[in-house]
Amino acid sequence: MVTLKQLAKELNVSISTVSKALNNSEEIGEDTIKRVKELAELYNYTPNKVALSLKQNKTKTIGVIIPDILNHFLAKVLFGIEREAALHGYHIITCISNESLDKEKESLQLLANGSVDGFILSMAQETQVKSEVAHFKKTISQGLPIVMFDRVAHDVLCDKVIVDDFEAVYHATNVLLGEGRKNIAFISSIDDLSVGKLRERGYNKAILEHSDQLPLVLRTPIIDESPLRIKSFFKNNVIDGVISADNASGIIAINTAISLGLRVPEDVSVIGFSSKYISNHSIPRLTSIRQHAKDIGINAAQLLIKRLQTANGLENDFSTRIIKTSLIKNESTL
Amino acid sequence: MVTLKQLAKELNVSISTVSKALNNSEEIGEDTIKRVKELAELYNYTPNKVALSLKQNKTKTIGVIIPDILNHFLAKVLFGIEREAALHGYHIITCISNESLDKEKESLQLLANGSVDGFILSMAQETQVKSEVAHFKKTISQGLPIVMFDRVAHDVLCDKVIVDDFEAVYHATNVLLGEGRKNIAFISSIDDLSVGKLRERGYNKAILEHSDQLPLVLRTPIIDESPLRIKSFFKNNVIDGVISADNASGIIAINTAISLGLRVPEDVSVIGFSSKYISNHSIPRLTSIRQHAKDIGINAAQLLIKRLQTANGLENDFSTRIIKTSLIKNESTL
DNA sequence: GTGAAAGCGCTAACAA
DNA sequence: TTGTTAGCGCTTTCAC
Repeated sequence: MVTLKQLAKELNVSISTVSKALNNSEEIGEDTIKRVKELAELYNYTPNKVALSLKQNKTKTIGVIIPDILNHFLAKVLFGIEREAALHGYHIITCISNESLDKEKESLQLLANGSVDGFILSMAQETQVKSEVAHFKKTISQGLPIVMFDRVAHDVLCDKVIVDDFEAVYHATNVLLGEGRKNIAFISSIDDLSVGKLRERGYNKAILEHSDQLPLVLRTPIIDESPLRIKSFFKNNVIDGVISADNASGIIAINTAISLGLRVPEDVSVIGFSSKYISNHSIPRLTSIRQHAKDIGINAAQLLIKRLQTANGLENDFSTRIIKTSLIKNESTL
Repeated sequence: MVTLKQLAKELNVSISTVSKALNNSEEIGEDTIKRVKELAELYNYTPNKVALSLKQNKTKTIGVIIPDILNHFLAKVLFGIEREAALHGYHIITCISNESLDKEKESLQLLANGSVDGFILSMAQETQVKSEVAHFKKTISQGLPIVMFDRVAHDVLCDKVIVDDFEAVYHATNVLLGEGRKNIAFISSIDDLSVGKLRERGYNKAILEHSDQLPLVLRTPIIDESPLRIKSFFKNNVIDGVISADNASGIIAINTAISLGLRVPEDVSVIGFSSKYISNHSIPRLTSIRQHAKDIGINAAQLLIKRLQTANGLENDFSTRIIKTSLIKNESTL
């Protein structure tokens, strides 16, 4: 990389002159500016980012900590974050906590050494189960703002972007009830997450309020065994409707039902949380609750960047944005 | 953040003493070291990463540029990269080219300003179609090493990690032929990518060598329309075997076949490229070619880190690692 | 209109 | 054993 020093030497001027010239300072003569710029162009000069960061005490970099990059929802949020960040000249450093509290803590600490200006994150499963939030508070108290999305800690003061999980499932369940379904099951692989709990509550509320059946819930933690578990669940229960709380179970439920000779949606309706991409993995295509993952990412990035660029004044003014889901009607419901 | 300066002041010693003490220098007295470390601990001191980077002229950060984060394969490679990088104390800055040449160029240039020590990347579709490689060569000539994976440019001198695409499909096709299949189709949504071409060639070779049928290929660029395209493809052709070149088509092919009343695998066998995760999205589960995406990421990271940490000597010694695929037999083949 | 110098936080050669 | 100093690349204040 070419430096100001080298340009200065070659031009027989001082470093500061070169710097000012490149920044179009009023102080510098027109022809000097021209000469400097030409040489800079020739040598493909770009200011050294690290030096700038040190000088200005900000890196224009956002630390993103997500529990699982293979989760399509989280990947899509990341996509949104990257996009919005790039738009504002920010880069993102990505760390994957792998659902582990320790890895999350470590990433947070490692990046809090001047590498980033702030964080966007979704809590690891272990963190949520253990309700540990001290590391978040510490980071914030060090002056590094955090924006949490999806899996958030309600007792940490920071900006948040969440989804109307409760409402979404409450509504979806009512849709199935409106179809005349009498035995609606709820399948979840994420019952230990905040969002999983909210979704289950939405289901329960709808069932208790508007039907005579009892709640019928299958919690199947490991996605690998899901197909088998779901199969026996179908065999052991009379089911004419399914609400699935996660990305994959909806698809698996449809395929399982079909393989058992049930017709979808005639015999059983299925609604899941899923993206357009995943919805295509079943025939009939899964009617699904879209979380607008990209928008979640965009909003999270907006909140953080806004906070980073506002001198002060936001100190004790934290916002929580709720991204409304949409129920996309495909062929797995009547 | 606490700085050495502040610690030094509080301890009434010089900055360099503090620095040396924290680095366990032999020069410093034991009790001084102890005093310094205690205060550092108390204040939670961590050396400023940016200052270190500037001083040492390396950032311990890897730039990763991938075409699409929503592609499960690429996400998994990223996962592997992050893991291996973290293991060696490296962070990763992720940029998404969105299959665009311009975005790829821009990311490369933006990060080549001292932000990263090197790159790991997979070429954007547009870049492959236009065969543009000047930006890669320029980056390398600036002293920033590149490791390419999966979609690589054969005329760029750098380390590479690829998959035995040709062999994998050649073998898979022969497996179907060995089942006695007489009308094997090849479905691809990535016919313009280097890997897509290799896969198609593997199919062609097997068909031409070991069967009497003609190659039967469906190229369907947009994944959104795939289900419909595949449906009419099935209707308009006699097909008893399918090889799919990408992540999603295999699943869609199975579901389509079933919805048309065909039995899988009795009437039609299907083999696709896919991960364990995606294979679960059909019943019967997709027999699939595993690319070991995580290993690709790990290998790419290893190659780059090795190059970064080897003073010199590797200059003109570039390696290409081929990660062997495995054919995982599930229920969509006999 | 141009240059010298300080300083961001750190390390390391050299002095004391 | 400890301190002084220079320097990584840059911006910016203050002299000239």
